[in-house]
Amino acid sequence: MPTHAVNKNGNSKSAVRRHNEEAILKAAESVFAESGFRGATTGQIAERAGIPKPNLHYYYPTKESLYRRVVENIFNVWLQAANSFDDCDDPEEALTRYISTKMDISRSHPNGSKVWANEILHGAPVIQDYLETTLRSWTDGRIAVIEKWIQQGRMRPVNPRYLLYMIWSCTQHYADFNHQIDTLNHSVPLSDEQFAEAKEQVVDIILNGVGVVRSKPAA
Amino acid sequence: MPTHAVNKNGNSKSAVRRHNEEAILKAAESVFAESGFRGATTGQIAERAGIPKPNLHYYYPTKESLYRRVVENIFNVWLQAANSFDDCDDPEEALTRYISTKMDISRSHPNGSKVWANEILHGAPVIQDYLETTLRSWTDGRIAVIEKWIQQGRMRPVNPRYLLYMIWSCTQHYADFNHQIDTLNHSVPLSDEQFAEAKEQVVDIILNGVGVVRSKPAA
DNA sequence: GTCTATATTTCGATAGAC
DNA sequence: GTCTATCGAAATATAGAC
Repeated sequence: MPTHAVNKNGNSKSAVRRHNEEAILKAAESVFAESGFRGATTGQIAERAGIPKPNLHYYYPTKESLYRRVVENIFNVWLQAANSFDDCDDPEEALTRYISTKMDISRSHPNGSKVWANEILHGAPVIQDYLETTLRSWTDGRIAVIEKWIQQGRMRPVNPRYLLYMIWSCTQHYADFNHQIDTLNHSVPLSDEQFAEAKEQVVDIILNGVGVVRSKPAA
Repeated sequence: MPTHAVNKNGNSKSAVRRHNEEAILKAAESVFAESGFRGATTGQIAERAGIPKPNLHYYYPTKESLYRRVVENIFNVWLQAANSFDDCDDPEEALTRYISTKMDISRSHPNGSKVWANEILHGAPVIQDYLETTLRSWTDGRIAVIEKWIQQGRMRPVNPRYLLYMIWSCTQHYADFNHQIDTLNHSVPLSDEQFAEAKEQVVDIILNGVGVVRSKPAA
């Protein structure tokens, strides 16, 4: 009788395996964020995960398979944030929640965002298929929602596609460029209060910019 | 009598040297943008520049010295764009010109912008000193200008620092993430017309967002 | 100034004992 | 499942002839 759990596929996954895989993923995310795919070494990742290097190759056969898992993780976090977009039909609430959630993710998952940025920067050699399938269809769906709001006269006529790019760039900037932001903040990370102000202002400028009147304007 | 020019430092710089240095810099910018610092190989750069690998080391002793030159180049391009900010005292014109110029640079120098993004993403290991000196003092100066406009009641009260971050992120996104943008555009680069529309919209949303009335609103 | 050949280092991946 | 020892590939940098 095995002491480990058996998953739905009939494969076994011991607690040790789960723990190690998790530690490796977390270490990989931070090392890939710091050094990029090629700059990261499996030795560094193993060291940060607290295991010998060969064990890393035991759990993830190649460096690329590990990298791909890290990229998929942040992408799925963002996809869930997109629910803010569908859960309600009011542009003010939907946009406010979506932008706020994306800012929160930049605060809580800066490393994942950096790995994604790095991947796109270099032409998406590993996750190009995601861009062409999942991201493309998600984007088209959200564009349709925004176009409906515009037709209803609930916001100014803007190109929804470029509005989405604006939201993505403004929010992810606080993760991807946080080193520059910290340096310009006397080399100290933004406090919770500063970050809250930045978040409020991003929401405020974009909503005002697209002509959505806010019921709870900035103080 | 030498056939080459003599520069102000008394050092000589032949036309051959100038030509090779220029070709290496351009090749390096594109290779570093594609692959990052560590991912780029001096062999690739030399090949793209059309010279043998050892010659590259003759002109630039180390890979890092070459990289630093590339990063300094894009930074100086952006600094010149900042003149748009000082040449006039009207917030509408100054912001419009600054944002437009930054968008144009994203269109004309996507590789330089990517190399910069990559450098910041990884914690600015090479140009940290630039962040702490030139960028910090430039930012403080521009913040003072924006604060003056706010005090004069010519725009809504926003935190100038986070407004600058917004402008930087929205504009540089069209360079750094152009692969993602192209993929979402049916895997075709934005046409001049599409890019012009994106540029107009970035200007429009930000100016409306900060309460600057535009004398030439979008069509 | 140029370029062939090579020294040196580093890292991804694996063999094989436990 | 774990880990020591090591192989083999690749890339930076240089030596030295021209």
